Amino acid sequence: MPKLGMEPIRKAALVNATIAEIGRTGSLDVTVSQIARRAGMSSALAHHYFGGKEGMFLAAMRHVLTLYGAEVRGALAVARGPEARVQAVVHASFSPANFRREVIGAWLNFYVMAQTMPEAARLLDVYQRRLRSNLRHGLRPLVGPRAATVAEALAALIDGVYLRQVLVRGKADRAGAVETVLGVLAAELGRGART
Amino acid sequence: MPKLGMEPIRKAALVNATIAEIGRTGSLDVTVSQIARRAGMSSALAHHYFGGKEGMFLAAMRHVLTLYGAEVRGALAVARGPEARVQAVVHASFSPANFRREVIGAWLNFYVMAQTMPEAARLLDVYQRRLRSNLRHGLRPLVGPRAATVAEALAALIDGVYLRQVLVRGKADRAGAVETVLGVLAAELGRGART
DNA sequence: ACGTTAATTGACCCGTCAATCAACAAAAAA
DNA sequence: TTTTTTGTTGATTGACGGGTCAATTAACGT
Repeated sequence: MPKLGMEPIRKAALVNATIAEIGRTGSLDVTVSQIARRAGMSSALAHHYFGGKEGMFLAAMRHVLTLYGAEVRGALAVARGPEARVQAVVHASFSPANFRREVIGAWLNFYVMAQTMPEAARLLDVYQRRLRSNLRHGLRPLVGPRAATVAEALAALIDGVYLRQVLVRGKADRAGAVETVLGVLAAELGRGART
Repeated sequence: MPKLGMEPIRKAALVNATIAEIGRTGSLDVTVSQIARRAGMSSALAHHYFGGKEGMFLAAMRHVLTLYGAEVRGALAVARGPEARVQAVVHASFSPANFRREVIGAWLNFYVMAQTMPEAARLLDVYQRRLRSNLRHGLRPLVGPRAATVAEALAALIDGVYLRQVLVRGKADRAGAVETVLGVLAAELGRGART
């Protein structure tokens, strides 16, 4: 029963289903049919809208990156002062939306994609650049010329803490993640961190 | 022309070929035939020795982990004093052997495996535990009760820096990696880090 | 010599999957 | 009403990949 104006709805459904399936299986070893079935349509329609599996993967990646970007911008908008800006980035990175098992699994596989799909590599590169840039801006007034170095370290730390959650069974540990990163931040700011 | 005592040689060749192929394609999307061809034998023989693809992946993972473990032990053996111990772990983690593109790609995919293969998850867990434990022992005399927390952070940072190399085109940046981690260590030790 | 065992492979089976296509349904336009 | 555009799918195809097996070759022990 074809309704009109289905394209955006179907595309959105497919993108969500793609993320969900990648998260569920923990790998890129998902079939177009699985994704399409979860999104409530035939695999042929998925091909129709995205031209192929790769297109679906990239769309899913763009979507996750867009959500993350929005979350960061939102957090930065209400941050008062440089230190609050850095903390805002950290909190956004580990926000409930980005810290679901599905999404973590998806991220991991984006890195895998980046090894073979140039467009995926480009997208990840944009993410990393933005992350470092955001951190630098907050850090400059705090640590001056060391801002670039510290931003580099914090960015890597965020990714590392994120990666670590892959192995955690059950709910991922948001509070612990934030604490770890902020602990390093505190040390870099020259004050001793709390236990 | 069957020679005797081929088993260990063939197994070793297959393990190396597995790592090489995973590194080359950047994904687990490698066929048994590809691996076997690179190792100079038929795919049937690969199945004969490892029982299947999964067995080959796990063997490759064990091998990488073993090499890494040996490297760490070696570095620790000659380390004088607590701080040197921590630095030894860092240097070993980013040693030339572990920092080749192939191996980095392999590591990334081990995390992917861990999401579906319990044995892979177990192996990675052992690695992470050992890494944290080694760091803690070196850190205890330096930061006392904060050793556990700092070890956690350094371990995550090491993994994050490692992950980051996935996107670097060309040779991975060993010196920069070490510097980033040691910079954070210096900050945690309460001295200001160098630029 | 001779049977036993390790090494080794080509051919094959069975399943799967991405992609295509022809065809149909419904709404919009003419 | 006819035509066009958009939405939709079942069926099909062509390729490929993991795993199995029967059969072959050579070394070894006796």
